[in-house]
Amino acid sequence: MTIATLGPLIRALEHRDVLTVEERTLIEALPMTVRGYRRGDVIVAEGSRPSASCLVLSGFTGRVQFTVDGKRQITELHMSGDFVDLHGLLLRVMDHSVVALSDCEVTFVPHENIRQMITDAPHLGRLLWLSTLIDGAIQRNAITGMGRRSSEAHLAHLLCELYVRLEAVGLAEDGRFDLPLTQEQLADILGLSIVHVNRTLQELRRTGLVVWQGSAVAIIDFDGLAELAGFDPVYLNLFNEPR
Amino acid sequence: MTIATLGPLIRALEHRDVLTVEERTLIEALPMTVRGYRRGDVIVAEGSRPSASCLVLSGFTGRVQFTVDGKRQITELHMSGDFVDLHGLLLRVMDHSVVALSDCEVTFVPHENIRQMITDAPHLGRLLWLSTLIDGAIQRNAITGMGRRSSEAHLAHLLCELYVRLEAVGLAEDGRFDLPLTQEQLADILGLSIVHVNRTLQELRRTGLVVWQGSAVAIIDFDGLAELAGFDPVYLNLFNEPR
DNA sequence: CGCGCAATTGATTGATGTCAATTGGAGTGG
DNA sequence: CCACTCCAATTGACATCAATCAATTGCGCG
Repeated sequence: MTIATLGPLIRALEHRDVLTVEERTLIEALPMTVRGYRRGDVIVAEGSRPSASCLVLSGFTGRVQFTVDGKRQITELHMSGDFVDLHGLLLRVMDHSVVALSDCEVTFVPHENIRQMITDAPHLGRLLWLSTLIDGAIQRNAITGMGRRSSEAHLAHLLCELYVRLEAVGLAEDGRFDLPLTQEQLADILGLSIVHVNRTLQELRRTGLVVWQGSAVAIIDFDGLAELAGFDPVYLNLFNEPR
Repeated sequence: MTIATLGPLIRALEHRDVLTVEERTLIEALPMTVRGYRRGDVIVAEGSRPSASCLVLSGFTGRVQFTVDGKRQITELHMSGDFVDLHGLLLRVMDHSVVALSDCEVTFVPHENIRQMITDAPHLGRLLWLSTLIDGAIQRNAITGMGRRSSEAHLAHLLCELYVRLEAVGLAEDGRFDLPLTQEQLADILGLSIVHVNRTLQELRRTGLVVWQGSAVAIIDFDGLAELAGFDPVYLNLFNEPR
């Protein structure tokens, strides 16, 4: 096993802005507690009051909400480098759970250290704020996908987004990436039934734009898929700019 | 016409935390440019790079996205006291438009002044960050509503949320408030067709939980409506706590 | 009075959910 | 190596929800 570091976070932030040496040092000095989770484990529970924020090192996590009648909705996916639970820092009471969608590694950073860091380096504070704003942008696109896109376009949009995000952190290349999600989890992401996800997946395969076997996804024609999805990556803010 | 002030913002922040006299003074010193809009006007355009953030003083605004085939989705509603477009401060390029859903008054605060203020008072910076996190929580609930709630429960949930938010800023009382939205706008919020919104509305009226004529909404039995909706107001963070 | 927009209605089509099997593959114990 | 089990993927039949199309009604306003 490799030694876990906050490298994924630094890399994620450097996609959006330039970090000074001092800023990188401050991040690297953050105390970490690394923990491994198995698919299905609850990492942060709805209703809890976390005193540390968690960041994904490997694998996939999801924000999960339940309705009173027990239906599950996954409102957002997170991957390596994503500071999933900055919310707890200010929101205090979790309005949703964070769950392991695959086996994954997560690291916790105490709130007090984050507070200290953003006091010492307000620019880093703005970048953390930015990352929660991007969460919001991702969620807006999910809303539009559920409300106004066909199930096929919605699924295609999700694939485009995941590819661009994974490529940015070095987990996708040449259209290929690993997506260890069951169709049940996809259904809870897209707001569809399992059966319908299965059929939508088959339709998408039939277009020839995507090859998907097991957890191995290969986007054959990204531009074609993006056109089908109406995907415009601007909202992911993957451009370097002073913030 | 009354003289516009940033009172609604101060009130909104004070629902979540205590402000010092100095902090209130800093807010009151912010330069404002007030503008009126008519229903349908675009306040901030998708793709633009705003140099000022806008805050709603009266009326309703919405975040709007369009799909490639011209369908419209409203991803979030805003009302008096909501700092709608803090996003532009860090996101730079707008990923959505902000539109007047009713006639409304909006004030603009230049980014440079906001930056200066949160440098002088980091606590205020955290509270603005908080307000964008609450936007995220609202959007998560919208996702769950679209994906996993019945159309009736989804509509009921929206009403509960609007009531609680409006009551917090003094625009609702005894279950009654003014909601000047057309059924077409409601459809674009809920991700449904106009016809289906109309029928869902009728069902909801038939339960007797709500009376709704024109823009006058009266919630007869809030608890009953909240139960139907599966509504839990925690996510709105309307509790005072050091942040 | 008549225009225009929003609300409402009815009929129909299409999309999606539900129910119930069946298939396929990976791991496990004999 | 062969059952056997478990879980995920897939399929078919059917029911239900929601969209679409096309009028019609109702209301505020010039």
